Amino acid sequence: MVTVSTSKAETRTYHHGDLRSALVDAGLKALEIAPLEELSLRQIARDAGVSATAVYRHFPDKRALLAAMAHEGFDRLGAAQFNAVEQASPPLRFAESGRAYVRFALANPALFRLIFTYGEQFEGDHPDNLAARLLRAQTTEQRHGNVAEADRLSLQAWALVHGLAMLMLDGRINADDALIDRIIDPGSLFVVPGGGTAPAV
Amino acid sequence: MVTVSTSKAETRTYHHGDLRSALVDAGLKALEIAPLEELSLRQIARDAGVSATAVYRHFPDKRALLAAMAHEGFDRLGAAQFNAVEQASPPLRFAESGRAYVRFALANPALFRLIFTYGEQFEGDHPDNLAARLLRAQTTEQRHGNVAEADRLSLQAWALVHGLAMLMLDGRINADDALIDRIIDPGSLFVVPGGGTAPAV
DNA sequence: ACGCTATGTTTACGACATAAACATTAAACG
DNA sequence: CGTTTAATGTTTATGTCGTAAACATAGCGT
Repeated sequence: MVTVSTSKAETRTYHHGDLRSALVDAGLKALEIAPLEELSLRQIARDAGVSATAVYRHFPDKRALLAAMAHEGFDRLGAAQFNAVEQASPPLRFAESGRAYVRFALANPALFRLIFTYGEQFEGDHPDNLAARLLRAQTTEQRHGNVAEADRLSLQAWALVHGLAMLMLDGRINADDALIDRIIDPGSLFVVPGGGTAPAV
Repeated sequence: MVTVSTSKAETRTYHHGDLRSALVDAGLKALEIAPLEELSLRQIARDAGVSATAVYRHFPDKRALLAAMAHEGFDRLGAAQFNAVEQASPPLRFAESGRAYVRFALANPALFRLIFTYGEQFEGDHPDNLAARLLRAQTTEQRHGNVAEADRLSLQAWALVHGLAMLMLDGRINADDALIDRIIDPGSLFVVPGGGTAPAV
């Protein structure tokens, strides 16, 4: 039987070239339209045009593939936050970073869940992306070097936006843009007793 | 063949009596030692001493069984919060309710996740348990009837504790009791610009 | 007493994750 | 260059899963 190769110059090699990233890409693409629990290793392999067991040449099991996808997702989330921080002027950076966080979650629900379900655990110290590190540094400075307080503020802010994102994803509160703004309100949150909003970095 | 019944008076009837709650109970018990994704309908049925397909006489599918379990879990969470609110004196009720929320999540990780993954969606209005309603009413009063502001405070508080619980469950921040207290700190959160902590209900 | 309907069981099917054995090809080494 | 070898694919097989369909039993209203 004559193998009719595709007309394109892309020589259909037995070996794939970079199956590992192809699988991660296929998985991330699938996550855009399907929830996490509907992702099957077999489907991802099919999408990548490869047999199911080929996956095991690159990942010890399904979990590891999901972890690789989560890693990539974490990077994308970090990039979204960094962009938001970069584009905002100092007094609004904290709030903008939070808004970017929640918006990313709403735009990529399944991926956002995956990041926190299968992402690497960062025990001990909390994990950071660039934006978070930047914000904490600026907050520390604004708090006259009170690191403990800046740390607390960072965690409180993280918990707030993470909870907001999760509750919206789970349909507990309306995924409404105006509501996001009302919850992440620099004027109402973290106000120092002396007057003036706190993390005005 | 002679059916050797168990010596106990519990006559092994063909019909179960209350299989529905037995299944929910078995599922909840299983969730105490295994994560959600390891829960199989077949295992739950086995634990209840019944064939797998018997489940379908009481639930249309696995999802519905999980939803019933989530409902029961939601009630337990609400009860835990209510107890905390009841036992705390007014100025600390808000914070104690939050602490109870996070403690419940840490004590029942799989159940807590289930509640928010498979629980009923409450679109439009946010869902409440008794404790939340009570707190919001008191906050409204303390804010001289400013309902919008009380609502915002309630949502902010919910997002904060929910995010804290989730991040701890996912191993992003240490599930440490002292840390919970530091994050849920009435003295640092929601402070009104005029002075004095805000939701001091 | 009898039959209807509740609620169970057995059997069957296709999808899944993964293990084991086998096939192909790219790269290392002569 | 040609040969060996390790990397990277495929095929086949196993046991578990959710669920549909057909069948069995028993409790209840008449």
